[in-house]
This record gives sequence, C-alpha cells and structure tokens, in this order.
Amino acid sequence: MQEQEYEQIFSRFLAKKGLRLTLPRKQILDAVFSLHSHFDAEQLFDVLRIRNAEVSLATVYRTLPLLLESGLIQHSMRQESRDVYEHIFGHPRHLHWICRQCGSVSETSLDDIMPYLERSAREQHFELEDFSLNLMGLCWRCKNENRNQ
Amino acid sequence: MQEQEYEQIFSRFLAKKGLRLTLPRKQILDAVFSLHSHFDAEQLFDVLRIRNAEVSLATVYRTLPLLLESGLIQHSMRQESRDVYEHIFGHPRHLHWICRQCGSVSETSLDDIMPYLERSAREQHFELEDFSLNLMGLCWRCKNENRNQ
DNA sequence: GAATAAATGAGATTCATTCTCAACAAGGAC
DNA sequence: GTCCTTGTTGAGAATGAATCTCATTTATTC
Ligand SMILES: [Mn+2]
Ligand SMILES: [Mn+2]
Ligand SMILES: [Zn+2]
Ligand SMILES: [Zn+2]
Repeated sequence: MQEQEYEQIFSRFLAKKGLRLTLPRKQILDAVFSLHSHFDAEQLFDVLRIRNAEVSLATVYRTLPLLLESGLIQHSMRQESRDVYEHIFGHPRHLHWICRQCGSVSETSLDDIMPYLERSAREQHFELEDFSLNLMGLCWRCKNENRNQ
Repeated sequence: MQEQEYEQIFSRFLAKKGLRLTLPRKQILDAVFSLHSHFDAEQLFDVLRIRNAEVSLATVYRTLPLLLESGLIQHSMRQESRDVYEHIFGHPRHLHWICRQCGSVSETSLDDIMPYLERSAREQHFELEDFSLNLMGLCWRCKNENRNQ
C-alpha cells in the first residue's frame, strides 16, 4: 500500500516535536482514517483490536491529543460522557445537529457562517485554532414520532 | 425581597412536571442568579455554602438538569473536564471565545449567525432546542505574550 | 556500545458525576 | 385526624472515562 498523505503530515508533525511515528502510532493513525464517522476512544480501540493491532488503550488516549494538535482530527462533540472525534483531513468543516432523543447526528456546511466567525476573530485579534458548533434538539423523525402519540 | 420572575418560571416549570419548588431548589435557583458568570457544579456548591444554604452536592447535581430543561440556564462549555453553565434568563445568547493558554473566556453576539442556523434548522425540519458555539485558540493577550519570547 | 531520550503496556488512580437507600415531607382520599 | 402514594433529600457508595505511574523496551546520538 502506498504511503498516505496523512501519514506524511503526522510524521512531520511528530518530527517537529522530537517524536517518532512508531508502529502503534501508525496503526492508530490508519485506524482513524479507516473510519468515516465519529468515534470515541473506546470505539477506536475496538477497531484496532479487529485489525489485529496490538495497541493498548493507554496509547490510544496518548495519541489522540497528538492527532488533535496535528490538525488531522478534531474533537467533534461530547456524547454520553465521552469525547467524540473524527478525522478532518480531506473533509470540509461542518456543524452537527444532534437529536437528544435518538442520538442521531447529522452534518451541514459551515460556509454561510465561517466568514462571520473569521471576521469576528480578526476584530478581537483572537487566533482561532479550532471550534465546535453543535445544535441540539429533535430530528424530524423523532419530532414526527412524538406528534403521533 | 420580592418574588423574582425566574422563580415563577421555575415554579411553573416544576409544577407542570408534578414537582415542587422546595427550599433547596429555591436556594440553588437564587444562587444561580446571584452569579453573573460561568460556573460549574462545585463552584455553585461553594456559593451555596457561603450563603449558608444547607444543600447537598447531590441536590445541586440533581437540580442542574431541571434548570437546563426549564430554559433558565444553559450548558455553556466543558472546561478542565467540568461542565460549565450560566443562567440565560434575561441575557442574550452569545458565543464563547476560549483561550487555550490562559483559559479566559470572552463572549460576542450571535446576531449575525442566528438567522442562518434558524433557516438551516427549518430546512431540515429539525426542532432546535439548544446549541453551543465555542471557539478555541489564543486570546490577543496570550498571542502577544508568545510573540515576545 | 554506552548514554540519553522517547514509547509502551498494564494496572492503579483520579475525580466529576450518578446512583442507592433510608429517612422524611407533602398532599389527596376518606 | 390517619392512611397512602409520590416526591425530596443527604450521605456515602459506585461508576467509568481519562490520566498517571512505573518498569521495561526501543530508537538515536556520539
Ligand atoms: Mn462530523
Ligand atoms: Mn457565556
Ligand atoms: Zn431523533
Ligand atoms: Zn489567553
């Protein structure tokens, strides 16, 4: 398999910090990019086990902040008292609509909103690094379901 | 002291659920509205102790979801692995700029953004109940500080 | 091939939050 | 009033995601 671009990015990021792209880190990285949805630490750990990667949960927890700092993943939301992430390299930023009843999450574009946030950041001389916009309520499905009762 | 409007609101909310505005709940409510900044459960508990209200921490944790559901407070952010709230009754919604270095939080208006969110919610038939928009990065202060080193 | 610094797994620990449970109050029916 | 149901509370136990400790291993530098 050819070297992925995300691997180069992570490897360079690590090198800049005097760290190395070890096998466990590479396996975690690959697992993260094998997933195409939101995940928490435990789910990522499960994926690693399925892929026969011998990585401990401690190392998963240790690697997540590195992936965050490298910009390859983002912290997306907190659900059921777990931190939820997703990879963002190669994906446009988006916002999350979270149904409080069924827990479903859907995504929409940030295009309309970004310019305002960027302008506001500039006005305050705030160096924006990351952000999250999560909207809670009832999805159309649950809304209808509630109505029919 | 005259009865506060928030008390009426909370009382009615509770009644609708078959619950009562007991003394501990009233004391928690008053403590929440005596604060004019973000707070977490422990900080609220401290305020209650200072005000000589004999309320247990368990009751604080039990009352926060009720206050949330009543719409009197909102969950503002998560900081240092604590859930942070603030009362919103009588305050305009706003977004948070959180400095990752000094931990400071500043607020700006949501006016520019709200219409887009509301339109987007309508388009998806999503019933929006709550949301949070938190922006992480470096405040101007920390940005300058880092530059001068 | 020493010396140094980073990395790891296993298991212990932390600590915000939730749960359990026994005791207590409020309110309605009679 | 008493009985009964339901809600409320404090104290302390339990939970569990996330972090930390430490002994051991691995890579890098000189
Ligand atoms: Mn997403
Ligand atoms: Mn605020
Ligand atoms: Zn739903
Ligand atoms: Zn700062």
